Amino acid sequence: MREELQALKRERIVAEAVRLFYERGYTGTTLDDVAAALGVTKPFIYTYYSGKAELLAAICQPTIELSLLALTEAVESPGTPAERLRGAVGGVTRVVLERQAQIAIFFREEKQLAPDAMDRINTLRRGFDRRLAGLIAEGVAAGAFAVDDPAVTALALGGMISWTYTWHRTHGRLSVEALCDHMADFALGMVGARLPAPVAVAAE
Amino acid sequence: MREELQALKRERIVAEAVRLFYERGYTGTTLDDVAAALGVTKPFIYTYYSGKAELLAAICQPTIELSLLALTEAVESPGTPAERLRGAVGGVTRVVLERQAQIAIFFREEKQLAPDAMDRINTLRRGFDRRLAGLIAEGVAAGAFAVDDPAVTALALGGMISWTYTWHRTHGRLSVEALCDHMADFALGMVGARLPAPVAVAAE
DNA sequence: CCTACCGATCGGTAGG
DNA sequence: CCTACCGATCGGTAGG
Repeated sequence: MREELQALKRERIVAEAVRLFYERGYTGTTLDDVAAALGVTKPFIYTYYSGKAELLAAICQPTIELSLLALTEAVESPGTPAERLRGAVGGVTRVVLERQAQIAIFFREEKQLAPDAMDRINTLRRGFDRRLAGLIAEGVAAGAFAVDDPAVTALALGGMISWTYTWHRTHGRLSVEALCDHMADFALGMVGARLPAPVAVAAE
Repeated sequence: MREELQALKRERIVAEAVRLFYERGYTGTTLDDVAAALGVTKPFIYTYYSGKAELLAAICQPTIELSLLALTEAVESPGTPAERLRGAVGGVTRVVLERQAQIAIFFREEKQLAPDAMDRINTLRRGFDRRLAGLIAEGVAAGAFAVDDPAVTALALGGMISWTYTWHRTHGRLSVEALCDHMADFALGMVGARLPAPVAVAAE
């Protein structure tokens, strides 16, 4: 019970920090602002986080972990390379769009993270790039994709996906699912596997 | 002569600010830092710029203008849609890589710009997206490209290009020209015009 | 082009 | 005695 309350309070603090850091930037937001938005005072935050930088890490790290998780699940699922790439790109795009504010904060405020938090996150990111490059290389080996350089392709693809946080509007004309689909189409085009049937059933 | 000196001093101030803002972030850099790096004191900077935010705008705006210029030149040059798309993607990627620090500063510190500077730059960016979407739509109309939504394709493509500032290393294994070429290949794949001969000479 | 200085505001912590 | 929190204020630094 006490632990549940603690966890709830930590979540509420992070949620309010996300909102304010996203709107005003990290240095443009004071811990007093975050506390005021919660109806408490600043020392309350210090009971749950050691400082402003730890709050930033608590916003960024779980979000990067989710992206890597979405990628890993798709890469390790059964299917052809094209099917798994489609699943991977759609899944990661979905995480980026669901956590748009957290992603924006991470890319904008990367430099403000403590060195150890930065190191942990950079390890996750390298794992992301390696796994995506691995899937692409697998498709090339299977003759399903045609790319010169799987590592560069993975970086370009990762950029295309990440960047959606800058322009997708939640209430715009394009739904999250429609955009995930578009991104998957683009990815298949990039690797030279243009639009195979998502479920490739051989004729009866 | 006096004007040349003034222009030189303004350039030196901006160059040093680029270096420091890139390394330490905008709020992490003081105007005293910039002045010290130049071997002068802070009031010197105020002789040439009205404040820290104007210095930031002087870094960002010309760089976004260069990107738009590179795109416009390629779009308006002669050639097939595929040739012009190749030129556009290569040209814009080249600007991004040549101005890596300025691009990084812009995307990280966007929120710190004065509203009017932000407005001017946003107008340029909308022009960029519109022109790129226009070229893609032209290719679709000519039957050279196959995409559902030229506007979304332009945004995805723009993201893939912009993002290179985060991962390209000037002294890494991939030269600027090689990367520009890769990006152009990816772009043609995305629009469903996979790898046409760059110079399409009909057989003699 | 500098020395000298301001108004304000910040992140973090004391005592109770 | 503790945990959880508040009112007040600290040292240090920012832009100008």
